[in-house]
Amino acid sequence: VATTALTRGRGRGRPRPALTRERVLGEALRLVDEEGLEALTMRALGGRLGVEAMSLYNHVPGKRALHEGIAELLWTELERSVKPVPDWRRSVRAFAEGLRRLARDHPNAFPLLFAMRVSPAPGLRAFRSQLETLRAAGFEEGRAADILRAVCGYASGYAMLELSSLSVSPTGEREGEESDLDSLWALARSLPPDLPPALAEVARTVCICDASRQFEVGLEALLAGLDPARNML
Amino acid sequence: VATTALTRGRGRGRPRPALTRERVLGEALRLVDEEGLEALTMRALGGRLGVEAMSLYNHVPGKRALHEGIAELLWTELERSVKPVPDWRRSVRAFAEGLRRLARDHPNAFPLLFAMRVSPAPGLRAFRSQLETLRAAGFEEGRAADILRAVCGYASGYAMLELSSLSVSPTGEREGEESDLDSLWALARSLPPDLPPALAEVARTVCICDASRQFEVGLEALLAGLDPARNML
DNA sequence: ACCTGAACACCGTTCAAGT
DNA sequence: ACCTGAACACCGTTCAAGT
Repeated sequence: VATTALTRGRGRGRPRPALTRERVLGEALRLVDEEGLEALTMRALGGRLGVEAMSLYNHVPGKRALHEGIAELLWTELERSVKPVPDWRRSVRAFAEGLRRLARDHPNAFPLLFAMRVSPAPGLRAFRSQLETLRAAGFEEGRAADILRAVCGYASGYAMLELSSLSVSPTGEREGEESDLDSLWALARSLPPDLPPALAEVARTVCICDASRQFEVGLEALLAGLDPARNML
Repeated sequence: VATTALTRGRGRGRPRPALTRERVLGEALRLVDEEGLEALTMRALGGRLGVEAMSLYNHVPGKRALHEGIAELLWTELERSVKPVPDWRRSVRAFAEGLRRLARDHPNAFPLLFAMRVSPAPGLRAFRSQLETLRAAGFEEGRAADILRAVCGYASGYAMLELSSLSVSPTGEREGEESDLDSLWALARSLPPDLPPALAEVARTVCICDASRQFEVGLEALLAGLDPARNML
């Protein structure tokens, strides 16, 4: 099953792109996206790369480093996806929406963002860009950090909540009613059969919602509450 | 190493309390609290209960059920710890603070709350109590759910952020300055050595804060933004 | 320098066997 | 009914060996 021709010296038939840290981490993220976090196994990852599990240790010091590397890829994606704008409200909102988009694009990998004790460089750069916008808007440093932390907490928390328990009825899709029925059905099926009807009703009220609209509702409220222009009464 | 006398028929010298689902789950939570989530192993848990790993399957269908059972214990603790009060602002704030307290009391187990697709009965009861308070305060059902979801997202997200990356300088403790220096030191030591100084500075700005004060800042802003009494301008 | 095979200690889970 | 011992398939990781 092993192919011996790794990097053909010949005419660049490109038999395989040669193993690198980047390729290992990229494939790891893809594996997690497709099969879940617990499917990420040194042996499985090696298999996808056409290599034995032990070869990975030449490019990555261990499984923990694999997790950290994936988190770094996510931060990089966030940094790339949220462009700086001068208006602080729009900037911070874009940051929050970027975090949520990250959670939707990589639901299986998203929890890894919180597994690291401190964010890697791309994450810190994204933070810095927000802090600069806030300072330029006139906030002092401490207040700018307050705002950033609050928004970051709300966005990532809501994203995790959405991944775990909120049934999604997508806004932009056509035939919203159908998918409403679908999520209602899915929720009913996922509840324990012996749950008292009153509690099942609570689950329906809490879980069935337009997740995008709800995200905006909370974010809008948070920003309004943080806005100094609103706080003089 | 095995003791054969499990439940002595004799004079109730109480040789061991007999294995039950409750005892298994309680010990599982204690194990996670003390040694971390990845230390939770059927064999290790059995060892703590003076039993072989396979005996656990008589009371719990598998490891996944162990995780779900722990999450249920946490929801139960939350439900017990937050008492209903008529004022909806105080009620919702108590709920948020209960969530954060849960994260601080069980940092290793807290992420399990999000591992379940839908909350178990004690969680739904806690939700119901909040919804009732909000409805009694005059909010219609959809709006009540909006508020609850927003607060729940903020509180749990901030709690996870706090666990993962915010250095804590506890408010209530005496000698706050000392622990400030400690967390500064710990942060500096945990950053990668080759991190550009400008980014290390960003990390300091973002990570070093009074976590309790910050939690209140964001929560206050969110509640102010959600408050209909504030939104007429 | 990079990849491999074999090995080690450990995991969740099954099952026949004990009492 | 509940607990056990042995077994199975599978982990992460080490290390000597190959090229």
